[in-house]
Amino acid sequence: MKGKREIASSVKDESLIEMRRKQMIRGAVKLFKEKGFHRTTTREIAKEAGFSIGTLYEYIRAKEDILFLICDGIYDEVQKRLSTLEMEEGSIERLKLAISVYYQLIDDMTDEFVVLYQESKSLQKDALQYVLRKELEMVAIFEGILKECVISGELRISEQEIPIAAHHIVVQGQMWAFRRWALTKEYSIESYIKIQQHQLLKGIQ
Amino acid sequence: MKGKREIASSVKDESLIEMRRKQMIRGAVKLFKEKGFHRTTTREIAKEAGFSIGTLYEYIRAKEDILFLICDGIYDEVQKRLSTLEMEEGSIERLKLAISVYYQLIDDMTDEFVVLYQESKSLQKDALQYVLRKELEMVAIFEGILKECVISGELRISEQEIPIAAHHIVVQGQMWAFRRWALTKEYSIESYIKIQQHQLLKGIQ
Amino acid sequence: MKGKREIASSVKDESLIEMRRKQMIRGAVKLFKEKGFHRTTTREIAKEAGFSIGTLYEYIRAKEDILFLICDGIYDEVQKRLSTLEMEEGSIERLKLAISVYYQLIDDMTDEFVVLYQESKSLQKDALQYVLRKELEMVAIFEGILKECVISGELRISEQEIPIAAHHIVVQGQMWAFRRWALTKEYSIESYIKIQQHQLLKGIQ
Amino acid sequence: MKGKREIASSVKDESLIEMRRKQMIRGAVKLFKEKGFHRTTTREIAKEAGFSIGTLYEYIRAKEDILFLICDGIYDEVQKRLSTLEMEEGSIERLKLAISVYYQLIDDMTDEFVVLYQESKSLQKDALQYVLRKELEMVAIFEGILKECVISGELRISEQEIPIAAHHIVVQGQMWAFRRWALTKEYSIESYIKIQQHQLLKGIQ
DNA sequence: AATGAATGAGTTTTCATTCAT
DNA sequence: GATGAATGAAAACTCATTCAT
Repeated sequence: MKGKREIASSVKDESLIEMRRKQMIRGAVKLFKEKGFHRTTTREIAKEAGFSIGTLYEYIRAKEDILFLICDGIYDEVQKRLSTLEMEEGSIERLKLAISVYYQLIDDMTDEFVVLYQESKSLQKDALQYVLRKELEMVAIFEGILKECVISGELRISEQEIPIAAHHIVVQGQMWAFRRWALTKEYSIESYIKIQQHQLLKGIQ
Repeated sequence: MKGKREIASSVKDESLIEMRRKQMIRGAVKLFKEKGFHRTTTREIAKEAGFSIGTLYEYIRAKEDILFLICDGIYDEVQKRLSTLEMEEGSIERLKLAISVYYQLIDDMTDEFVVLYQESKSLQKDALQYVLRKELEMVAIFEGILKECVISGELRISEQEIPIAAHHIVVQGQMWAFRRWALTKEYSIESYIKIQQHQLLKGIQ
Repeated sequence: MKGKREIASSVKDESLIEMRRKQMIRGAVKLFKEKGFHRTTTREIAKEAGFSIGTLYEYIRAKEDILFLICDGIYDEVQKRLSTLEMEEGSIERLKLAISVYYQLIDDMTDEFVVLYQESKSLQKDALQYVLRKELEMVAIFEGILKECVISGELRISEQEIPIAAHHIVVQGQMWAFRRWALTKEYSIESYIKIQQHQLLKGIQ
Repeated sequence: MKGKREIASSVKDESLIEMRRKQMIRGAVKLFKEKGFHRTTTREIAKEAGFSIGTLYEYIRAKEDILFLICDGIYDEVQKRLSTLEMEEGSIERLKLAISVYYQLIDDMTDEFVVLYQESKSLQKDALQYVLRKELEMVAIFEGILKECVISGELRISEQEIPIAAHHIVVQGQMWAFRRWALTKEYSIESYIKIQQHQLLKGIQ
């Protein structure tokens, strides 16, 4: 909604920028997941991305920019997938679909989400605020869907309970990303989605 | 339950060790919360704790040890508070009390918990495994309480659902620690406990 | 003879590596001679070599590597100079030439030899073993030359005396390096070589 | 001959000083031999000697003093053993006895001698000069014995060759200390003394 | 005399970033 | 646009020495 926070590059060719940044994001996510932001060196990222350290710095200004690009990329994808829910507004089914789509996305981009939640605190103030704002926008999407359900009468919870319920949905998604190692012993992403839809609705219906 | 993992000190006086370590933990938690483990220097920790860098290293061997001491201290406190629930085994009231005690502890030690969940991945292999084991022991406490309720008949969920329910309780606690900045606008810890007790029980009763 | 023990460098250009390492060896030998390995800092070596501390560490991984490079360089030179003795095998003249070449080399590289014998014990296990092996190879060269003389009949000493005689030659070389300060008052390298050739041969002929 | 270089102690009781210093020398020699002067900490020396770091510093002023005490102790012993040679002055037998006594001493105090020759360069200027002077005094003892033999006519070498011959004797002693690991495979100290007496005399007779 | 906790200057090493080629 | 050698600030950690008890 708000204007994007752009990262300057000394390269002009936009499509080249996009390609190089994708390469570096892929490499960086892998490395950040394994070793964390601080233990990963820019040299390693460049190598993993397939180009030189000099080239890396043609497309970003600082190491932190890579972390920001990762976080920003996630919200782009969330926005994209949640903005096209083909289901009647105000219906419980729409809520369930949103949960399913969101959790499925987390499953597809587990590493990215883990990096987002583990490392984003390493961002400088302004980038961090941008990311927090995006996070709240994401929670707000679920608040919106919940509100519609309350208005339509399909959900009977108080106004006050909506934010916590939205946070709840988001946090249970995080849980899948973070506790996968423990949870995959018992559940697949499909069964996890089923159970969470069930329990979350029991909690608020 | 298992033997503690001890951190060597070159100082002999045990009570002095305890005191100095408490000082450094207090300072380190504050700094780690603000700037993260990697952005905090050992000199800053020493200064915050009120002694010199040399003295700091008389009580630990490596920076990582401080992080470990923080994590270990949390589990000590969890163990202590959850091991003395004066309530009939197998009762729903006991479960609610446990949740209340646990969430209250998280509220008392929010910074410590945030550091635990944000930074513990920076621990070396053996320390990390120790911390993960402790984390699982903590989840196991809630599994035990839930199981008692199932046995007594006060709770009617399947065996399979117990682990996820226990994780759920723990994760909702984490949520308070991590999302406090968003949640305190709407809830106090008391109201949060009430709502969570209610919703968690709706989910499993 | 055996494969060389390589020191990793993060610089790719081989000729640059060779040049920079030569620079740092020259500086380090001077400093190690003056103050010893431990009293010399890596910063001082970098400064003496004419580049920054960061650059130094682009060409080695640890301070110890510099010491190793010095030691290894000596054996390269020994090998080089002793492998091309143009003199009939088994002749006393060949033995005298070898002694002369070796002592002349020690005179040319006195500082390096002193560092080798004074500081090599500071090497880690594997580097130390490599250096000891090289040292023994060097003694073995003289044993070989002596053996030829015994076979040809120009030398009449027992098999058992060969190792001690070879050590003897090497040690008298060390003596020139270590006791130069006392010996140069009385002898030049040329007169030292003459006297030693004479005495060593008297001892074994 | 010259006045001793005294090391100040804040303790008054002379016999206590002597005892404590013996303890610390014994411990330090062991540690210096194993790890070198710089890699050995004063704490380790104190521990090995059986008292605290505080006590250590009651008997010396600086770490270096311990090294000096070791070196000085060796020369005391050399002086003691070589000043009472009961043999006719000017006889070859006296020279052989001196060599035997000296090499036997090196065998008795191998570790001390190795430390002397390996580490004495770590002494500060004035202590180093004192040690070098003592070393020359020791060489001078052999020069004296050689000179007597020349005067008595039992040895027929030029005046000029005397210093090198004396150095030679000393250096062959060092060789036993340093190359023991290689030499003990072939020789005992007794056979080494025999062979050296023989070869050294062949060299100068 | 003995102890050992406290100190902080000094050391090695790393790594983000720059810039000449 | 791409490269990679050069840089130096900054960080963790050590250890000789002191001094209050």
